[in-house]
Amino acid sequence: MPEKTYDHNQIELKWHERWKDDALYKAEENSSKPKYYVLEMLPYPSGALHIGHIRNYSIGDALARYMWMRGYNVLHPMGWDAFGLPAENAAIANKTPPREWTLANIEKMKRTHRRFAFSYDWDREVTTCEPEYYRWNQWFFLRMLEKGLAYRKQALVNWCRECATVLANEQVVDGCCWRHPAAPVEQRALEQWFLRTTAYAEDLLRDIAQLEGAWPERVLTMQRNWIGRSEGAEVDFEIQGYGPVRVFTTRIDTIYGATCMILAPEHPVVASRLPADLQAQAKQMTDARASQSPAHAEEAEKEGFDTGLKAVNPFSGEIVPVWVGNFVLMGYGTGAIMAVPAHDERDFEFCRKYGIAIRPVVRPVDGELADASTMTESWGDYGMVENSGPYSGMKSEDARREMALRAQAGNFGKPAITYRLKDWGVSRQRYWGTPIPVIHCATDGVVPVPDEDLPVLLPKQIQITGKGRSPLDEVPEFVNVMCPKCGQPARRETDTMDTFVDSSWYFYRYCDSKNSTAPFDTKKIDYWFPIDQYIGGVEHAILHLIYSRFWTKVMRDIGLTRYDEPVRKLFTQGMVIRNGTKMSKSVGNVVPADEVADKFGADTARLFALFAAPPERDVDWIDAGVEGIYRFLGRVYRLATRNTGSAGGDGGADAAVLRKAHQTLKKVTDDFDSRWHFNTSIAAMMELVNQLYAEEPRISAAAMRQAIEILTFLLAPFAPYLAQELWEEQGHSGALIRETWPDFDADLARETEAEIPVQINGKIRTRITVPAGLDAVQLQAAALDDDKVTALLEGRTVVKVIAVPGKLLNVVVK
RNA sequence: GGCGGAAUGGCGGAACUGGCAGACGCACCAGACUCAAAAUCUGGCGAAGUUCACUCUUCGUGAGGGUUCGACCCCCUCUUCCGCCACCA
Repeated sequence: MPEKTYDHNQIELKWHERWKDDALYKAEENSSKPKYYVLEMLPYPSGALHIGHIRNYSIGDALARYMWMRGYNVLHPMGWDAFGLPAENAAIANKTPPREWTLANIEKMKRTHRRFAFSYDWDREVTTCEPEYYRWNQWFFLRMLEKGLAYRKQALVNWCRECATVLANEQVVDGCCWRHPAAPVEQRALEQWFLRTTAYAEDLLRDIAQLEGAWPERVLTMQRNWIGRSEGAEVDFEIQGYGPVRVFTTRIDTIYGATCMILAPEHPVVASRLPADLQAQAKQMTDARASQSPAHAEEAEKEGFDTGLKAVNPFSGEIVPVWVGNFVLMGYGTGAIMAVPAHDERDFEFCRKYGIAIRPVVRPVDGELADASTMTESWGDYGMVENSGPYSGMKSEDARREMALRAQAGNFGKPAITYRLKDWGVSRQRYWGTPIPVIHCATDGVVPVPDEDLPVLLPKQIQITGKGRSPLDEVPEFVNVMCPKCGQPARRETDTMDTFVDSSWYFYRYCDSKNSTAPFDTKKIDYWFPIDQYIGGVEHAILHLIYSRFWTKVMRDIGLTRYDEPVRKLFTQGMVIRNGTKMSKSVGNVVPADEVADKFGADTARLFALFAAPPERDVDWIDAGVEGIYRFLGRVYRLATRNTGSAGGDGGADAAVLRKAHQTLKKVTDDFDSRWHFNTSIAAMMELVNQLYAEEPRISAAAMRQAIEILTFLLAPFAPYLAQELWEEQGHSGALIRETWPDFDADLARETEAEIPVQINGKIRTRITVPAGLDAVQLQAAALDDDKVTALLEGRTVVKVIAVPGKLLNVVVK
């Protein structure tokens, strides 16, 4: 009888068809099983499904299947990028209305996904472009508006002339548009909607403690730095003829050393008090900074000019000049600083360049105050405060506290905390995304759309104008509305929301996707949340993963959830690299998932994605390597299909083979339960198969059947189609995934003898074979009894013997 | 500049807690099967030296030092690469 060959297409399509209308492990409501919510965010916002996506799926998918077979009630929906961002990209590329494209895309996804992971059947209706989802995005927005967490203000935004749209900060790469590397991003002042993430800065920072140990330390560090808390004080300097101008400083203890005040070029004082030529100079600085590559910001020469204005130091009463400096940022603190050149590196550089006085006021605890005339650099450490009126002789730490309290008492300042984190600009002038649900009325101002009028949907027919305004502006039936308050003609807001809004709470909606009266039912959330395991690329560390934490806290505060944090454990997987660059649609180096799946099958694609490297590490995609996995699956298939009958070998190798099988089962189980180093799990399976091939004539039919059954289980999380096929070949009819993951048999897995290397002075000289399980004394005795060892020790004095049971033996001789 | 990660054969990687370096796979070489090729199966495969041969010896985990009976693993110094942040007062 000719041997069967592994035909991945036939097998995968067969089970694809059979599983079509059977959600194999759709999560069960009200299950008594322990629950497990595993979710993936896809690695790159880069368009259609590619091999990087497969890698992401493969991890979550294998884990979900494993947990399911371990008896958990598993919820494992699909990551958000697959629906959200590809629509954006395709809409840009194809210039077609996003909604239609997205729906078509979803149809396509459903087909492809079926091949990759049948678990994605869960709630396919949940998509971020669905009208119901818009409704609840808008509902959240209105709640935030009520609580003052959403607001509108004029702000400078990144603008790409080529795209004719505003860009998020993260879409600006080296000062240029991420899609147009040659097009410098411009700054434009536009009315923008913001969400007040800064209101939760303290919360976001504090609750990082809850994530400690369960999230990668790297991600937590990035979030801490991104939030960037600094403790200090605000102080008013009275500008003569203008009024008080507030500065933020972390070193109020050095205030007696402040020899000038420096304003950001965008500071309001500049526009309201300076002559036209100086305003022009300030404008130039702003422009220069806008066009300069952020990568070189620090190397930029410090520039500035004297405004001619004078300010009063509230502590010393000293009158100091007011300057404008290009290194002072309007977006941080108050946009104005007191310059203390003696104790701040940047101030030192600036003041020395422009000949502004330098005055040290802090000395090392056991040292002298520096001499201003000989200083070559600033001294930024804490020490003893000198020449500072009543504060002289205090430690810096004490002076900081005392002076901040003094400022508060005198009503010219206060202790203050500043965050680097900025409010989240959510406005987009785009033709997709959730419309922001407000109406602009000439008499009533900004009027929220009443809840009962939600959702506000995008118009179906949109002309892409490229004119630098939202295309929605050009659609009269969308824009022209009646004011809900006064009934007079009004204009609808045409900004749409950042798609990161969608991704901020989609995982809640997955738990209750058809709810039409609320974003979700809190009781259903209670069962599933927090997410047990979230898997995704590290590039989301300070974007999506901050936004979604923020959103969860807002929902908690409006009573929708009881959780501080949405995700219990986070795993960040490595990127897929090809030809030295990370795979991305914009670079055009993607390996399309469909191609790999067509040629080798989805099982092979997934297995290889996991085999190439441990999941947390970046992996270089080499096409040739896939064939090795394909060969392996073919070997498994042939071995299993030719060993289904009762004919078998003589059984001489049964014990060894069953031992190997159970050791492999233990190894794979351990990998799932701890490290997720699936590359070694798969290698172990290969070893088992290699041994089965080598010993085939000496394995009885029963032992072979047992070994192959174990192998089938081991493959189930990684290669579900093949595993199911083998399950059927073995005479079973049901779904393998519904079987229980087997326990390994410790007795069968135990080695009977061990080969122990014998070292002399740390160098391996020989090996001895001993019964397994000898303790140190027995091992030593066995070694010294060995002929070869005795020969090697001939004529030498044994100083010491180190015996490590089961590992090795080292004889130290003279 | 700050923080974090990494460096092992021709390649991806393994060695889990200080105990046999190179598992497993790719590539390559040889053999079997075949008219032939593909597929498949079997064997070899870090470097240098050595033996007719079974072998054996030395070197070897980015560089240099240290700790230890023993170091890819721990400590110190350095090099290179990658990621994120970066004039944050």
